Amino acid sequence: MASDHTRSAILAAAERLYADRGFGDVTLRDIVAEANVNLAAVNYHFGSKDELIAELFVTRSIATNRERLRELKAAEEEGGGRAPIEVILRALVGPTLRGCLGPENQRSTAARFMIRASIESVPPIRRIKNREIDHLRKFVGAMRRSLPDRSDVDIYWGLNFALAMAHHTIRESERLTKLSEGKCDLDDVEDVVARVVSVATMALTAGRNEAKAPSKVAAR
Amino acid sequence: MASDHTRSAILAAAERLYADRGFGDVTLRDIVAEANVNLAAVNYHFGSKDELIAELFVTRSIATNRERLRELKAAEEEGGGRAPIEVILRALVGPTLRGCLGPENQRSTAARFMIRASIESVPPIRRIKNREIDHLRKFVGAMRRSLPDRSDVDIYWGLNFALAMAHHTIRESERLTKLSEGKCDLDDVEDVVARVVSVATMALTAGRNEAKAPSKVAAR
DNA sequence: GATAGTTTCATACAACTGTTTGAATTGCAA
DNA sequence: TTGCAATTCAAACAGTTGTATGAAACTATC
Repeated sequence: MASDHTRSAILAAAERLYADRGFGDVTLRDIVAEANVNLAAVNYHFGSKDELIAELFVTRSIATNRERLRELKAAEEEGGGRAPIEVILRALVGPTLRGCLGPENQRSTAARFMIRASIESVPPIRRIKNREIDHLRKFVGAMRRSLPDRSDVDIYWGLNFALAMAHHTIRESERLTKLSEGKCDLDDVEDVVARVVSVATMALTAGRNEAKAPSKVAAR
Repeated sequence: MASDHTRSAILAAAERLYADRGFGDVTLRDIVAEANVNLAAVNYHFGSKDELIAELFVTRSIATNRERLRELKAAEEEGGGRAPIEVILRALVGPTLRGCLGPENQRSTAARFMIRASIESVPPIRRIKNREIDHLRKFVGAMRRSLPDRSDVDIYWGLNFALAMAHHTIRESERLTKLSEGKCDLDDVEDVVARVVSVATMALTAGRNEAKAPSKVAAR
């Protein structure tokens, strides 16, 4: 393998720069300077700039997805094939939130990179996210088994809202801190996870009146 | 005023192109070609490309915010200074959802532009969004008056989750449609509004046990 | 120690970007 | 009409970008 020193130096430098300054204004020349390698090395090792970004993002999101599925599988095995909905939701949003939130000063490069990725959404990353549907279907299956009386539509909406709360909280964590003047503690990740799971659980288990015809409840 | 034909032609062309192809790959030359005006006209009338984008976004978001406040004010007046939380939330997320969702074939350029803006989040737009906090504070105030027993923290989280569900549903509407194989009808905007409002209301009114220490409920 | 394959390097390329310039044109007021 | 300001225009500018090239340096195998 001839020591992939150059390759991994590029990956590390790129992740660091993207995490710090976003995808918008980091050029290949910035990356190779940070990594102390030659400009042509990026195209030699990765083919193109987009493929470098894709590799960075794939690596991180595979790790998150693996953790998600590990938690999901453990929960379903413990429940004999049927896990409580709270635990399923926790497996869905927990790894993502834990990977991105937490005390800022001790936030890893990977975490800050993933926050950027969720904010800026550059083409190569969007392409990868679009392939994530099969992964989500596994959670749909588990949710169906957990709530056999719920309609598919309600399941999908519940999943959508759970992801919404998790991702939006990550994306807009700064704004929430500012709006709440620090009263919302985003460093207490487990509290954030609990809040998201709690609300998503309510969304999925509330009386069928509200869920099937919510306009009855929420309309003026 | 010397007929601002050129100015508005640029605005219209830019909004159309951004709506169709995103901010990433639309150049000033694309815009002036579409508008049939000279390249220098953009800088003459707007100062810079970023200021053009900012003007487009400001125009649209002022319209949304005005509608939001109109609904909020009407609700509070009808309730003698205290509006039901469902109605406040409806005023918060309704205009945004109505402005972006709905049958695709009859979706306005403005709607598609705002979807792009919520997906790509380019610097000039992000700068404007950051000034939106004062606007949100008005909703925080109304929510406090509506739920005087709720802690500020719970109010902020409720607001955050309501916006999360609305914006994420807009951003990822395509993915939700694909995941649910069309079972989630995103063209039925009022149903989407009702669902978001319903869940956000639950988040804000659920027993204080769950809200203040949700881990009691959602933890394993 | 010659050879073949891999990796590094300096450099050039080609294209595109937003912006500026200064002259030409237009529209309006005196 | 004349004069003046606002607007339009073609052209160039200055800089940056990702990528390609072909020679040099290195590494491991025989």
